[in-house]
Amino acid sequence: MKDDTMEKKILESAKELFLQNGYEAVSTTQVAKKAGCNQALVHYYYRTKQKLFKIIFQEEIERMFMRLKEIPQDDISIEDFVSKVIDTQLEFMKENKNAPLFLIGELRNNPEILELLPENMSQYSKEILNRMRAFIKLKQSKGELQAIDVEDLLLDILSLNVFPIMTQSFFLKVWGMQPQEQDNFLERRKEHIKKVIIASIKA
Amino acid sequence: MKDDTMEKKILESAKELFLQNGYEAVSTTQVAKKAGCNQALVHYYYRTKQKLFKIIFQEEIERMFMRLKEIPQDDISIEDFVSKVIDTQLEFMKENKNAPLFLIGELRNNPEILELLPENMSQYSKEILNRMRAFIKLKQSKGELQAIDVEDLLLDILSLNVFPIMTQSFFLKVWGMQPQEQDNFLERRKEHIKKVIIASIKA
DNA sequence: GTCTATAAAGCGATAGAC
DNA sequence: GTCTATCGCTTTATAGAC
Repeated sequence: MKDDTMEKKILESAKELFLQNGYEAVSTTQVAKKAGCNQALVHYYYRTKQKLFKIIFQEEIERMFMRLKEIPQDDISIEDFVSKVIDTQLEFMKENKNAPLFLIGELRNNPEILELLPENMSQYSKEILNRMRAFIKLKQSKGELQAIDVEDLLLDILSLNVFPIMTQSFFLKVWGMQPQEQDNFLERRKEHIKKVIIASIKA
Repeated sequence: MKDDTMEKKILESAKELFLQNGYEAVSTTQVAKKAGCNQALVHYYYRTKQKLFKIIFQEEIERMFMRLKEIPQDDISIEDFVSKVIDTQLEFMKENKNAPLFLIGELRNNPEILELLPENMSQYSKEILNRMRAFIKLKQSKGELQAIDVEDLLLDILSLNVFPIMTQSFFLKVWGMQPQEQDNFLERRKEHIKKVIIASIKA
């Protein structure tokens, strides 16, 4: 509801549908219906379904990387560092539960879309890695951390944070959890993940 | 090529296509073309696209759980236990790189398909958890392990194993890896993951 | 800017010939 | 068992009225 022009409403509707169901499963007619207008208007504003999708995909991937970039830089304890990184990531994931699967799913076997990633993507990634590297170097000089491959560390954190969100509904079903427990599930895991990561890097 | 009847060829072609691109993105015409027959034949053998998909989906999820069930039961060291579990899982994932994203992707916001899971799914899951629980109890009685939530442990292992496979092409692109390094990537990570898991559970 | 109407193509599924 | 032909429907995209 950030903007009530039809152009924006169409974009927002498309975003919701694409994120939930993926590109192929969504028709411009559905988008129009959800936005409350005619199907032709979708094409009037965005010409093709592809172009509409491209806008959303790039926006989402940029949003996600912006958040991942938020790595604390001060000289804080290892516990606080890990805690902040994980809190930041998980907060984003909770508010955007569909984003990871959407992005990963659309990238699958879609090499054309790999080429369509923002050019600054590698730059973003390097920034994230360098900030983590800086912190690790600092703590290593004090003998508080092991030798660590930053790529491995980042991938560990992302794996532990993102995978459970993508598979939540599945495991809740399989393990027969109640809606009540579901809300606590991610909260409980957050603290658990912090422990796992810290145990894996401390000297 | 396990069987060269047309019926099997159609199923194999459909499996490959569905696993790579998902249900919505695949047409019965594509399946027929890949199998080397006419589109009508696909419907002759499997009646509807849905039924064809259902067979493949259930087969894949069963195959995956069969593998996950392979938890060592002897009184071996913690290192060997973790190592075996992770080796088994990762070997399967390597040979079935598309399976996890396929299954997770089709389950997304498809509650009908959640209902379509094998009824013995919960049973499988309980078996896996119980075997892990038995091992943990044993080692705890010797004071070698901490108090551990089995669900957390299983989810940790799965996350660390599966997420990198689903996102491999993405990170290889972002981090600018060469094809040469790619093959080593998962091998290197396998040992890394074992260390992370062991560090997180040892007393 | 928003609509109706429609063109062109592709889809899933069936009927019927061989 | 495999094919051609075809139906009915949906899809993307455009043209043109208002």
